[in-house]
Amino acid sequence: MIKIAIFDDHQHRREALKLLIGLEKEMQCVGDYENCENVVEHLSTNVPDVVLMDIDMPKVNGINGVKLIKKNFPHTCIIMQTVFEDDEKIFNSILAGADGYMLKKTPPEKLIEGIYDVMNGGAPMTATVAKRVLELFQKQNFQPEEKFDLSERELEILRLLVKGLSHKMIAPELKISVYTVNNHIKNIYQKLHVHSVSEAVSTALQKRIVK
Amino acid sequence: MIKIAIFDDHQHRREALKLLIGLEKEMQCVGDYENCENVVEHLSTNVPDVVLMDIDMPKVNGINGVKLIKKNFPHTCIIMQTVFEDDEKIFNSILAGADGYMLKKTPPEKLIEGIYDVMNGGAPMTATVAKRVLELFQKQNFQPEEKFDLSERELEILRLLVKGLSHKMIAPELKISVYTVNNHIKNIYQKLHVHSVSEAVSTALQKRIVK
DNA sequence: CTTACAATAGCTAAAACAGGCTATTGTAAT
DNA sequence: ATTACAATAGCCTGTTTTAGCTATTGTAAG
Repeated sequence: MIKIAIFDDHQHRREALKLLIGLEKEMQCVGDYENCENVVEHLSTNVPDVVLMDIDMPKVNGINGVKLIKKNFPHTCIIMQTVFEDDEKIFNSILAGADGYMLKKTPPEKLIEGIYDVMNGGAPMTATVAKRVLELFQKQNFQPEEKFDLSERELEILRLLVKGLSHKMIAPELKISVYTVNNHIKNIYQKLHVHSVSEAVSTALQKRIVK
Repeated sequence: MIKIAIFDDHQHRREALKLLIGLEKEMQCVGDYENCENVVEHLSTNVPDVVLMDIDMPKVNGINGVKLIKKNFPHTCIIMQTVFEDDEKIFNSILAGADGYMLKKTPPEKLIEGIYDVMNGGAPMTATVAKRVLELFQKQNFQPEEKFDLSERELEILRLLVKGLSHKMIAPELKISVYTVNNHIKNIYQKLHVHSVSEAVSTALQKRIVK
């Protein structure tokens, strides 16, 4: 029996969801609430397996609700529900620990399917939401194919600079004189179009030249 | 009419997919290939709207296939197909520009649904794959709640350091003396447990103290 | 009204760095 | 064999940065 709790500020929708869940033999609704005030107390008497969480609720919104639930009941799965696909909300929901994200216009049978999905360790997502996630992901990991043409030695030194080593510390590390280190660093500056270690480190990290 | 091309090294599966697509009135198969050699030539005569792409194929694999297709036919949507959910492959597929990711065991009607989804700008994903994506995303954006307790002024200066400004350049920027700048920087060093601008920049970026 | 503490501001000496030089080595093209 | 070029290696000097001081301001607690 899958125990489900509902959070939504519209009573009408709560009733509809309860009805829908009631139709499933394997599911039961163990609570419905109009916002996330006192979430933890509400849920602790009968911890649900799945929470259907509206994002836009007064007082404590759904995203904070997710944080609270995940902190106190880490095994409870949470499916976010919202009217629009909004990058900001999707992003924050995922970071808060949401396990699924479905638009409210999703047909009832899909929602039920989604509940079974989370119970099986999946993350049901409306395709348009998933698209946003992929785009965010791509954007975050995009690396401009900029060719800085650093030599192997220069890369090695750049990595040490990023680790926080000074000229003086790098020299013994690579068993060369600080003069040579200095020279490599100068060449790095030219290639990265910078004029200091800190700029080089900043560029190296931001352009993902080193991790 | 949705034009679909199939890439899969198993003839049996290609035939099955062709049959499936043939059953849909709105879809037609415009080509099926056992690997991604000469993808561009193959597709250029009759550019498909959707590509069903097996990941594991000999010679040119699916991920490189995606890159080639996206480069040459950016409007063609690609749904990846694979037997296992494997983080590495999911990650690389997304970066290559895949628009969907469905396990091969997905029932036929779901696959057809997925094709309609991509055509509508969505990203159909098997729930277990979506779960992996969410987890990757969370991991990447996780920020250790480390409290460095930098003052507003210190944060301001740290941001300028990350932008590559030196002590000397920061002073006029904030209309204070370089002595003061130096002092703030010293305090930043203490709080971040570092001893140079470059280390501070490195820490600031890696611990996401500034973006 | 003190007291305590953090943020802000300033000075100086010693250490580290940036940038202008030259030299050697290896490799590829003429 | 010669030339060209890039990577590597080294040296020197003027400037910047680091870190050890002190001082002022604002604010919260006793």
